[in-house]
Amino acid sequence: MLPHHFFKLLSDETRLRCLLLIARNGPLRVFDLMAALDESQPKISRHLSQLRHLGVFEDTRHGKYVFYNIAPDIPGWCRKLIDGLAQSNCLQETYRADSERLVQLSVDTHTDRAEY
Amino acid sequence: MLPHHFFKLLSDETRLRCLLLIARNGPLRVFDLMAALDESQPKISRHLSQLRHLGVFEDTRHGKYVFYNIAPDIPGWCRKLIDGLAQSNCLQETYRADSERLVQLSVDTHTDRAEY
DNA sequence: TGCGGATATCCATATATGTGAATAGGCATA
DNA sequence: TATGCCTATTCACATATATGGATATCCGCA
Repeated sequence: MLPHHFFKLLSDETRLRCLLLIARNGPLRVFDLMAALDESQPKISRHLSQLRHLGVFEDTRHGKYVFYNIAPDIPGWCRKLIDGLAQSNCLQETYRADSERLVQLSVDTHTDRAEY
Repeated sequence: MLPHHFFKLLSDETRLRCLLLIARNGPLRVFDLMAALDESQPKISRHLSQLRHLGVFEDTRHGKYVFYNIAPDIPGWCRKLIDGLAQSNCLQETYRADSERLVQLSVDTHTDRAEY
């Protein structure tokens, strides 16, 4: 994976928000990300697809849900960069709202992603 | 500066190569970057302009030359990311060639950028 | 003041990218 | 097997971006 290809992935706010949420919360469903970002299903799915095709994400199906997670075999510089982002305070306002909607989803649906 | 705007700057290989060269070698002229990347003058100038407009670079004129450098007031997460890139080994092959052409320029012109 | 080198910008164009709406595919459950 | 939820993909379109070539601007120097 070439650095500028990786950065192009991060250059879209939707993809960056997905990456940050997953980097901080672990594997998430398309379902979760739709609620957290408050965006349409095709939009989320397409962006996740791009992250998967370049090898940043891996997807795993559990029943009717598909979980996305950071691929375990990404290059070291790539991992470091993601970890650095996850620990930084950039995207603060936007991310807090995303995170709140993610928590609210668990409350509303009375479910826990860990069940799967 | 929003993170995804910064990443969009890094998503172009030309801009990334310029950033890496300057992060590792200090301020460089458009003149130097043209030689190092072996690219046309308008192309280099336009990309530097983008980096400057978003506040990643600052430019200083010394006589007929314009030096570009990393702006001193970029956010902390931004600085960390650039430093991390500069120290990483990604872009290895491409960068080595750029770096060699940069050195060769000093030899050919019998000049040292530090003179300015 | 005129010239030449260094840099910035404009123009036109080809290509890439993001998006909504619609549709298709996959999986559990009845 | 039929239904419904979850996810992926296709289509059409508007917008953004990168690029080469030409041109304009800025500066030092003769």
